[in-house]
Formats: sequence, structure tokens, C-alpha cells
Amino acid sequence: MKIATWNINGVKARIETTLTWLREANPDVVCLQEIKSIDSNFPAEPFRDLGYQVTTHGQKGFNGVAILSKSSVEDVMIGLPGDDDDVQARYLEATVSTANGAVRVVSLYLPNGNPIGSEKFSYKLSWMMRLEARMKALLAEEMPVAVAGDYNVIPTPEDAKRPQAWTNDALFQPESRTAFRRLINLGYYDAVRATAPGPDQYTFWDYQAGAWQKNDGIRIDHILLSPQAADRLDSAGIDRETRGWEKPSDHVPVWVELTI
DNA sequence: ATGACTAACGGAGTTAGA
Repeated sequence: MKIATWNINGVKARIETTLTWLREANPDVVCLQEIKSIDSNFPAEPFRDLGYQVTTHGQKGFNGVAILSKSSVEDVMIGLPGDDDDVQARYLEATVSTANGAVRVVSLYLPNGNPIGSEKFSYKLSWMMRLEARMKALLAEEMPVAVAGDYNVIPTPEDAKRPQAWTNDALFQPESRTAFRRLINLGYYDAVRATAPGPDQYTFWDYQAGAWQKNDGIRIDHILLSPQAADRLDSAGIDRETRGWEKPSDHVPVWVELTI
């Protein structure tokens, strides 16, 4: 089972790009972020035509996540538990089943958190604490779990071309990186890092200042696997070539292949 | 150098991204 995640930066603007990549990469499950669409406006038909069941959790104008799946989808959970006042559409969870087994799949869009010291930054950190609680509960299920999405965290200096340029950014703050390590230390496996070691493994390049041309990127899109999923990990990768396409997202897809 | 792009909303500039 191939599970991918991609922050497409607007489904309306990215529909053709997304469909082109789906035809080439042919993932079984796709987690989308920043669909920037309410559920009723999401263009589900072209995805259904490619064989996907479509589950969305959107809102007007920004944010919004989705899960596309070629096999059956059950037990959908909308929103990250822990704060009834949080109205931002950033979290979607569902069980994807085949004849060979089931995987609990999360599509998340973690808050950016800039600028440091603002309410947005404290929202990011509290959101990550809620995520830690949820991911701990998921481990207790003792089943394959793939927590995929745009984490908006640069885990280590190796995950940026110019780490010094991010020292005053919420994505690279010690608090953000510690919170990410706490997720790993629950017992999750950073699949893309493990299978794409070394420098220059990036998933985001800014639209500005020729970042793509200079490979001035960062690695902020991650797939964390529970032990039961990591045991089934065959391969993982980053589809960086999509960043060079016409009308690209500023993020590229990352994916894992599991024996399920 | 908080600039540089891009998308959504709305119908001109503002908000948000990272």
C-alpha cells in the first residue's frame, strides 16, 4: 500500500497538477493539506474518476485537509481532540482497509506559528501537545498507523539548506523541534528521513527569490509510522520533480510503501 | 532586507503562508 501526503496549496489552483501526479505516482492513499476549500466546493468528481473515495475537512479560504483512498474508508474522525474552541480545519483521521489489513491514516496540517511569541506561536505549541496526546492514544491501538502531513517543523539543521536563515522562524524554534522529537520519542519512525538520509532532502521551496533554482529548501512534510507500520515499510521517497512543473505547489509529495 | 511570490476573497487591497 502506497501512502502519500502533499500540501497542494489550493485544490482549485492545483487540480490539474494534482491529477497529473496521481496518474503518474498512483498512490493507494493520499493525504492532502491546504485544500483551501469548503467541503461542498471540493472538486471530488475528477478524483472519483481516478478510483478514489474522497473525504474532506475544509473551511473557507485557507487550511483544509483531505484523505483520498482507493480502498474502503471507515471510522472517520474530523478534527484534533483536546480543544472544542479550535475551529481551524487541520486534522483528519480514518481507517483504510484492504483484504490484507488495515491502516489508521492521519492527514494533518500543523500550524505555521509565525511570528515567534505571538498567539499563533502558542497555538502551534498547544496544537503539538494535543497531537502528542492523540498519537500516544493511537499507539495503544497496536495497529499500523501513518501520521502524514505538513508538520511545519524543520527537525534538524540537516533538514534545511541554510539553517541559519531559519533561526528566528517558528518552524525551527527549539520549542517546535522539541515538540516534534517528543512525537518521535513516543515510538514513531520518521520514514522519509530513514530512507532518504543525508543533506538536500527537502519537501518545500519558497516561491520567492529563486529558492527552487538554488535548491534552497527545507524538509517539513513528514510521515511518522507506528512500530506496526514501520515493520511493514518497504520504501519511502520525495517526489521533488513536481516542484519544477508548471504552476507548482511550493510543497512536493512524500510517500511510503507498506506491505499491506 | 519581514522585501522578494502565490492563492483566496471579492471585485481593490488584505490576509496568510513559511
